Amino acid sequence: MAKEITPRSENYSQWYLDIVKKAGLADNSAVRGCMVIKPYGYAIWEKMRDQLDKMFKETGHVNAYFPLFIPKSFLSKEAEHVEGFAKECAVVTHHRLMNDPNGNGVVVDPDAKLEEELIVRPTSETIIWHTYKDWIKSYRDLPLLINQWANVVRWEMRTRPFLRTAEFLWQEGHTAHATAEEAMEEAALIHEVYTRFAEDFMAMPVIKGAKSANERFAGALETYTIEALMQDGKALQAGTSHFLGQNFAKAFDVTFLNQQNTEEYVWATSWGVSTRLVGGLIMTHSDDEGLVLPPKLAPTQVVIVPIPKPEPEIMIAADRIADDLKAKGISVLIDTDDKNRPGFKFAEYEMKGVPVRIGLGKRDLENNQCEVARRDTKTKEFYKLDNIGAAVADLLDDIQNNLLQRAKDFRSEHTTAVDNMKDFVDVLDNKGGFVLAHWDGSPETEQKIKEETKATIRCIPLDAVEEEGTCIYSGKKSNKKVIFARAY
RNA sequence: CGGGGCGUAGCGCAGUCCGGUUAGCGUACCUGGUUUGGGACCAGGUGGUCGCAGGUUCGAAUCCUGCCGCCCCGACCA
Repeated sequence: MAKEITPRSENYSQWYLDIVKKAGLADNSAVRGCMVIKPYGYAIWEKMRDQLDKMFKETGHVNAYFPLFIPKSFLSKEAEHVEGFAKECAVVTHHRLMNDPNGNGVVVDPDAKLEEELIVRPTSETIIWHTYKDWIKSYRDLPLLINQWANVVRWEMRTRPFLRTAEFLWQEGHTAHATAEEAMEEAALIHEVYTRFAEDFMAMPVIKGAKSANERFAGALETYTIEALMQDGKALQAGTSHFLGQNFAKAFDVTFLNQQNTEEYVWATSWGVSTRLVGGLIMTHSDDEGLVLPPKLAPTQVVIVPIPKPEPEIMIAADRIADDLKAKGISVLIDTDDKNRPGFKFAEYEMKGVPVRIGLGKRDLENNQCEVARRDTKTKEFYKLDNIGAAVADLLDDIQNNLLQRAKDFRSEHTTAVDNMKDFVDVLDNKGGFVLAHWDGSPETEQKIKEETKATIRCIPLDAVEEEGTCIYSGKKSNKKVIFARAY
């Protein structure tokens, strides 16, 4: 065994780090808290990005790009917003280096101090709304539906590859609308796009809900979230869509003339998902043998391994199979390496999460067949070479569906309703997962529960059933259960 | 910012307590050969300023002082 992965049962956190490293997704970098996303990891992000980008465009959005740097004064214009981000900002103070007079390489040139310091964006609301002020004059300029793909920096104390890094890649949508209703619809629309993406492409079931006041985005009136459940029973906030009301319009004085020629502040939304999704993908499907990828996001969907090695006769047959698969829109890699033996390659491709592996040897050719192994169940079957393209296409669909179903089953098994604090703590400590409980709606109660149990309200589900009940902490009246969990 | 751990070959480590040949092992890599349907084997080889800077000593990976970095756990957060 050349490359061992720590079993999940032994140390889940180490297992996650092993997968990231050994599947070749990312490396630690020379910069604390920042990672190098390696080609294979980046390929997964590209698949996500391309699909999301397509979905944004289909819903009428266009891409643009705003600066990395934000003047410090911008950040302080929206009080809650600055409070939310001030503690984790990187600040640019100088614009030039010079040779150290003492001969120790380069040092910051003290004469090159910036008049106004620049903040490396932790998110772009402020600079975008500063810009929107110039772009929006009339109701005819609305709605303004813009997205940007960018990197942002949040100086986190504790980081983990993909799940939380000091610098990360994401998309941030920033829209402006004439009415509150329209902005709320936009926030809901994106919420729905994120849900569809998570379930249909990542095969990661999510709960759609609203954040409590404590967990809301800094500066938002309402934050919608999709919450996923990881295999270790912890929740992952996978995407958020915010209704910002007129907060940023007022902070940056963005107004428009409506059809009655009266001036109004515009209504705003913002929304984003990040490279954190890659972490969620890993922790939703992967196992002790390595990464497991849903076919729709796998950089390589099928790998063909010649057995025992790439000999001409086998390679010709492999090419023919690859052509059949490609004709069905399937991405295929033919392994042409003649150094390693098949067993080694099998383990490697399993580590990398390739959904389907086709083994092809002389014995198979004689029988007009190939050996097809699926990564999700680790089962193997012989397929006839006739019509292999269609058969594998069906198999990939089956794998995609199976992964979603498996994740849904896991979530159902790890979603527990409780009526009192004792059961609440018991479930958190011994079972994990989502815990449904009545809550009195007050930030104070939520805070107390968090302090005592480390569980937070992940969301107030949009489809929560109305029912009479009493808050598990305060005993006060409540009309629906909300979802608690310990979270990443 | 607290608590723990670690820095020796690309990777994983031993050696450090108790200073002493040419710094070692596994793996990876290169050569040659034998193998080949689930992580092959044999033989030969390449590769190191022992994290950095001082100090002690005839002699430092090893002892002393200072510094730097990284990882894990926690508080904070997407």
